[in-house]
Amino acid sequence: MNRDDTPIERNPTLADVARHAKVSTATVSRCLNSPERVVEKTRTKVLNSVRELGYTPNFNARALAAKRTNTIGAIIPTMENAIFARGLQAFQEELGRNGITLLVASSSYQADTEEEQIRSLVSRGADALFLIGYNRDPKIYDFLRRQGIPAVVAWVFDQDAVVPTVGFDNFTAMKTLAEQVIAMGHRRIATITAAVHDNDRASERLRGIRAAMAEADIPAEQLSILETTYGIDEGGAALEKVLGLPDRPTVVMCGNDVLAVGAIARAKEMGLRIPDDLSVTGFDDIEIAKISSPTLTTVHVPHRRMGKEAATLLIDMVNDKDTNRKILIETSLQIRDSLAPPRD
Amino acid sequence: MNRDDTPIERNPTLADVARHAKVSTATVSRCLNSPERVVEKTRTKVLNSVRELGYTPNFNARALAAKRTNTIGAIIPTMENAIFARGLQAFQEELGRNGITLLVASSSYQADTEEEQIRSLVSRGADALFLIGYNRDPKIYDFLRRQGIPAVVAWVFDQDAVVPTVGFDNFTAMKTLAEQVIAMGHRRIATITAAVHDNDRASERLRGIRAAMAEADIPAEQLSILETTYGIDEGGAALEKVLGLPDRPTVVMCGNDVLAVGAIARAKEMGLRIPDDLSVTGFDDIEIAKISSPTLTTVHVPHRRMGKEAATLLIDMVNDKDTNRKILIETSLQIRDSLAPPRD
DNA sequence: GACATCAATGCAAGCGCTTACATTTTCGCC
DNA sequence: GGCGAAAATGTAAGCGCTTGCATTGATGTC
Repeated sequence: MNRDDTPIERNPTLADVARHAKVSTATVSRCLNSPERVVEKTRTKVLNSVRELGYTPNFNARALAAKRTNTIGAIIPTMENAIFARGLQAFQEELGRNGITLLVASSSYQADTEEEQIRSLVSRGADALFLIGYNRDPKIYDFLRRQGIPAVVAWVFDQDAVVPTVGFDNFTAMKTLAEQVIAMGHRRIATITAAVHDNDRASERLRGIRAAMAEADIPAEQLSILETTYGIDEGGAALEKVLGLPDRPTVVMCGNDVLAVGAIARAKEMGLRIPDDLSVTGFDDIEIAKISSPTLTTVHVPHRRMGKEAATLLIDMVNDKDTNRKILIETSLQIRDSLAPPRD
Repeated sequence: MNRDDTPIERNPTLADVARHAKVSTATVSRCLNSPERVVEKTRTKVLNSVRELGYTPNFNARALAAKRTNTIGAIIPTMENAIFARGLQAFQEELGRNGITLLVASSSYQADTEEEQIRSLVSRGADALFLIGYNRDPKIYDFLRRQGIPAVVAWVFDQDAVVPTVGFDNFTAMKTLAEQVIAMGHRRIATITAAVHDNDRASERLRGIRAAMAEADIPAEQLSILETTYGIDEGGAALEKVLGLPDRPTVVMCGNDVLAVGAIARAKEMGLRIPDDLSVTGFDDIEIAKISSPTLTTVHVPHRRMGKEAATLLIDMVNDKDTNRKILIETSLQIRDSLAPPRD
């Protein structure tokens, strides 16, 4: 008896239901998992017992016996970034439509944490895995292959990857934006980016800027790179550093919209007019891009579509179909008010 | 053999490790779970075998046998709302420090989905549950009590709840803000809120506005209520409706910052000056409140602290300590530029 | 050296479910 | 009504782990 006199009831088990319905446990199990294999009359009898006893199957026992969990695991770098949340939400919705449960873990951008979580999800019986970014220890892909666990990588597109990828071409997307920036006359460029190391999205985007500059014969030294962590305030802080640079850049290309909006806000606080005194660009095209004043020039990424496509693909893989598709998600430029030709 | 000639290796089991280290499975298990109970020499031998075979315990088998999973489940209304994400992140960090894993599910604000997920998390063996908002079918609290699963409710503070709550007083917080609004001279008020039904945070906030109005002898008809879903665009759409109202309100009090920022943006698009032509307030004080122009008057809520406190409390409960604490998180007014006296 | 004591380890019974295989029931057909 | 095939149900062996209890081994005491 616990404090308030209600005994903590033991959870009813399959055996309890079987006893109550006067059938074998096998029949109860079949009623739940392949109802068509048991005759109508028995089925209703069993389901009544299930209801009456308030039976819920023990997931762990089921997973142990069946070696299938109808669960897919996802590991995202952080939950605090709306971008991942949105893609993941779409991913989950699609899974839900197929009766699959999503297990989410967040790695805080730590490679070793991520590896731990991959093992943890596998040991929890995830049937498949959803990962962000391709760049990780090859041992991990080996491990997954040996375990027979399908995995999909999103947010990047890589024709040569050893697992299917569903994503966009970070390099080309950013390069296209950079070309636009350069075409407007900018020569001194700063970029505020997430740490490039271990982050293929960030490093590809940076490479895109460099490539555009090289093609326009702008010396590489004209590019200032500021690494920072994710956040509005972090974008602001990085912007202050930009302003302190000798030979101040005329444009700041940010690795994502959040950094960009933070940069714009701080610049305005410091008395600069955007885009007259300084142009700013983002990446992702989330809602605040339109809210920001001035509105933000950025690269539009269809995150929800990406999440949904990844789900479809992964479900197919679990069912053994069509196992090495790669899906390219198209991005597009969103030219808005935060970008203009340099004044000087 | 699969496609590339690598056999899909069976995962090594406890028994494999035991065989390899020439000890019993019990010893291996103890090495992993209570290392102090096995002598140094054996322990290193076993751990070497573990490493050599690349053994990872099967979580489901462990849960089945041990009836404890070191896992806590959380159900949030949506992942797309940064507010929940942030509180949850702090919650998770605290759990992580205590070696506990977090399982997250999102209910899309659907009561029945939530109930399903509660059962699912319990059947997965969650040792405890973290929930948002107190208002739900009492049967659920019964169910949890009978199962002996501790639960904590966050985002609300309720002295009389049957489970511990960690949160703030939504009613008083909004009432205080409304008093401020009224003190500035506003009489015709509109509120843009999430659907009030089944959502105690939203309904308490609404009640706060009503109470402040009543105390100031403003007739209840002076309050226009617009329900909408979460999102910047949704806030904008709701604002358009506000402007269409006969006897247009002089202030729009929004249920959260996201709606507020959306409303401000749309209002500006439509040629209104904020706060001269219309005042707007929010709730939560997330980063965009400071970014918005004009900056947003809102209620500051320390989400991270709330998440952390909830984690601490829940961990104590799992360990049987101090089982019915309620924790009040203090909020504070953030008066910024989007609120001013009405012009007319 | 025998013996008691306690630490270290092993044995084996489950945990709650699924499923291959065995058995029983049902049903169509002659 | 009896037969055989097919459908329905039952039997029981695990799935991989933990843990109470039994056994063995080490240590100290007289």
